[in-house]
Amino acid sequence: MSKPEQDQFSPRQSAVLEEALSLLVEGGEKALTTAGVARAANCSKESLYKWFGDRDGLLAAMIAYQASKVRTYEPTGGKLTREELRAHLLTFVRDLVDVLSGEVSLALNRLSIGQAGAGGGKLGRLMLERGRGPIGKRAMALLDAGRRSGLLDFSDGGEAYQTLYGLAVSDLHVRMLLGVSPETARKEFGSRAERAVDAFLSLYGAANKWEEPRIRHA
Amino acid sequence: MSKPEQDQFSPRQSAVLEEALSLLVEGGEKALTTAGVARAANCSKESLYKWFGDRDGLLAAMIAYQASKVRTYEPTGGKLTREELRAHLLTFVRDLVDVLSGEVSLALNRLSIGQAGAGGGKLGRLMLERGRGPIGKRAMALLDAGRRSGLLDFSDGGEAYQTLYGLAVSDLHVRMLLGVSPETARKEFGSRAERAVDAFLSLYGAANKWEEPRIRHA
DNA sequence: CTCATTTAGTACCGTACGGTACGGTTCGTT
DNA sequence: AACGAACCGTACCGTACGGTACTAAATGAG
Repeated sequence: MSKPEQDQFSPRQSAVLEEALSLLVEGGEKALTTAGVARAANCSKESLYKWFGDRDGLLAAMIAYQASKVRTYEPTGGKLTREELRAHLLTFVRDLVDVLSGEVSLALNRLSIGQAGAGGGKLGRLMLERGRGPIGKRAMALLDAGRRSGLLDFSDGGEAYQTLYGLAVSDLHVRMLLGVSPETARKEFGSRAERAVDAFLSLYGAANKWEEPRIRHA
Repeated sequence: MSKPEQDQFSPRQSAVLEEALSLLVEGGEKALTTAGVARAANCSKESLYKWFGDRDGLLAAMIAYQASKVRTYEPTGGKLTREELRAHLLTFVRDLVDVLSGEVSLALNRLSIGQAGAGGGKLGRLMLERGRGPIGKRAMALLDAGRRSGLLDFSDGGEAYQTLYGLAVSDLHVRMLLGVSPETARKEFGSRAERAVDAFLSLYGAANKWEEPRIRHA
């Protein structure tokens, strides 16, 4: 395609965006002033406006820049064994949790959500397209591979994905967005990744391939 | 206790808070100016500051006021039949979804999340205590009743509740917070309430009481 | 009727931020 | 060496908001 995707931002601009992300993480939106970004990044406000148009352009650029850093590597091509599928699901859940509990992700989500109520919610849409989109696609591909390998049984991949997501994340994302410390949340997460995958397989595993029909309760 | 809980706000103050909530819903946080609230509610800024201290106090009062409106009725006392438990779970899930997709709830969550990054996250804590707390307690009581009636099998009620919540809500709450229209989301929700309850019962139903060990996939 | 309290309405102040303009400097090109 | 582009630093402007002070009207008590 004609989108190089790498030189969307020059190195200088990337450094500025990185600095802006730092400011956002540690101070929230109200700390993200144009003057503050310029000072922190050792650049001039004039350059900011030349590069990003206005403040909203800067915010959008921050989201696009952060999204460009996550690589959406395709995990599976051929057939899967039972153990491979389970391992891949576990990896996906853990990666998902790592991303969601990341401070940059939380800060950007807070930013987008905070201004979603007002004008249009442009940032929210960006966040959904650039953030959730790729992650969902990756998961759907994995689930589809599981089905093609005869290990999973579902008709609507989106529905299955939502179930997996819900089992893995539950309300912890919103609670973190509301201020629950990521450490506390991560502790809860850790013990839940395996249970989520087990529960998902219990719900969507092809009947004859998974001999344990329900998860164990200690 | 010495907290009447009803006269926490005078009728006049309640009317003002109602007006403030309207402003917040339709314009987001940036539309919620002290002058705007005073104008919309036909009161003076001075009264606002006298009643609520400062702007943050007003925001906190809005959350407390909205929380005071949800009644946390105790649904069950005695033993439950299988059908009753399922019906109660379905009702809980539908109520939960209605609350989460309500415009006032979304606006208040956006407000709390938007300022959670910055100073302290006082509003976020309020939101967690006053909003999630009662709902979770109600669900836990229901789940416990189900267990006492021999219909559910779990050791950690919180864990079971999180599973139910995740199955019911998945990522739709965050997506609505990011700007997905509540109508679109509610359409997804409707078809998911029953699947969520079925999946939950499939996971946590006492083995000998629920003859269908796994949900059906059309 | 009179006085006291409360509150609406308004005017005002200080500040902080978004956005712009300008002088000075660095760096690459010819 | 001379020129020009890009850019940094800063100063500046307009505005909008949070918060306060003051006046006038309304309401209620004695």
